[in-house]
Amino acid sequence: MLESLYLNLGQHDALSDAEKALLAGAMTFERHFATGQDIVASGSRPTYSTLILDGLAARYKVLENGGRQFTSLQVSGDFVDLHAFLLKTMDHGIVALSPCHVMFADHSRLRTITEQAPHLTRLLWLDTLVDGAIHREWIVAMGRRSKTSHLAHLVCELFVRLQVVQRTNGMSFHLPLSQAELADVLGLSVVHMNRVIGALRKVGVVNWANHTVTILDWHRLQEIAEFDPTYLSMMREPR
Amino acid sequence: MLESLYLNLGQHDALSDAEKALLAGAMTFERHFATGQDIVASGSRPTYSTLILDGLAARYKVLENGGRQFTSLQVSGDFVDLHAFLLKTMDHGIVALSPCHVMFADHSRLRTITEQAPHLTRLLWLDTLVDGAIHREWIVAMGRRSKTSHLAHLVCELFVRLQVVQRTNGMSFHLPLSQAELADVLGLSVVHMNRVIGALRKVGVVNWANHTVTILDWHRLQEIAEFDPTYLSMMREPR
DNA sequence: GACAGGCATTAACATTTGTTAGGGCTGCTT
DNA sequence: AAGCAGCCCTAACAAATGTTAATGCCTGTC
Repeated sequence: MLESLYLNLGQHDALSDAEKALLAGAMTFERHFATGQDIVASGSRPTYSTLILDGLAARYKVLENGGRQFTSLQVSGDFVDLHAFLLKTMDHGIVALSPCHVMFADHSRLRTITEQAPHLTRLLWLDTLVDGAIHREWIVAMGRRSKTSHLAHLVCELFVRLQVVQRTNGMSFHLPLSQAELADVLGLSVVHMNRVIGALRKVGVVNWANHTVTILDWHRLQEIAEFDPTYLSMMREPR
Repeated sequence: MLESLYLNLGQHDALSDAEKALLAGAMTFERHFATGQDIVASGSRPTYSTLILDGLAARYKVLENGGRQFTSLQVSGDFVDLHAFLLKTMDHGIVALSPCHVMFADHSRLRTITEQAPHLTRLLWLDTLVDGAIHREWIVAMGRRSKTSHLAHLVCELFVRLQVVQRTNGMSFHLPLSQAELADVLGLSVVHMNRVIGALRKVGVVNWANHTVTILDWHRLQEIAEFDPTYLSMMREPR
């Protein structure tokens, strides 16, 4: 059941059976969310952290003028709000972008892990650090990349992250995002988002239809994106 | 000597004398960096993490076309690369934006802290989580705020962060950033950065001259920025 | 089958942002 | 004093991006 979590955490360093058991022991109940439902509400103070067993979710903030910005996409095996374990108050919401099967890890049990399992604690900490590294890459993309490059970078990132948790199919993956939702990722208007997707299609490096992205030319896509996966810390080494 | 660190970490939860001693014990040597010098090089694998005792620094990435994007600003009391303790490889550089007095914390001693001091470990973890929260706020600002609002938000954030470590002077603080550097924060051209600063000045909520920012109307500045400091987790509570 | 709603797409036009080029000011060096 | 470099600021124009509106294509409902 927790396979995707083990794959995710285990990509950075070996995860022992005892550690897997500790993680499993921290889990309480599971739940399903429908597309569009809020998994965690902004301003709430959760007493558990939410793990995505399967599905796609996103962190977001809404501004007074109604504008919405996604600040991250969360895939299977991701803790969407592990940070709330210490931050306490959610300063953003989390919404399901596809049907999501999730499981809740009690904060009190996570705390016990920090008291008794230093290595596992470091791996959980690392998980939030990779989150931060992804945030930084998004900031760079928003600030200094062309929009086409930004989109290409997003495709690269998602492909690699989904591959780790075995949610790719050859060079394809499912991306159940409308263009309006994608616009809220890149910070664009819907119309311009459509232009940018069209531009990336035209280059011929991806096939994008029916919410399925197929990478036709990984090398060139990576070039357009200037994608260097270093920031995802996928190398397995002692942490 | 570590006063700014204690103020920074201590804003979220009480820091015991024993914990202060552990932090002090993790420190090795200190060093000064001149404005413009790299404190940590992109791609390096540091064996220590760098604490700013005094000064202003920034994380940045450079793209192939020469464009630079700052992904965060780091003030006194900040660990600029605590994440490298677990991420291992720096995927970005860190540059001094003013003369910086820094001190290095050995990774092996940080590791010992994670083995023996769970509460302090959580506070260090939290420090990196606040980093992430700031990143998310920057993403929102870049994607969905007007440029004036983005700049106003940055001023709010810096003021509050500097106040915590007692680097403000009434409603003023020193911001030794050229407009070109500021442009690399907001992701703008220098010319447009100049326009935006002009616009914010014109509104009359800040006085900005000689690298000193004075907030004339905190309430209205906060309104323009839609600034809600929740994300900085400044409430002191058990963590 | 008629219809409504959501989504992708395009066009025409408005606004924002970037580019290129200079001018003026300051502080430093020669 | 002359010259130079860095920085702030502005103008004129070019390119990117947003806004508004309309069209067509699905799909599910009645």
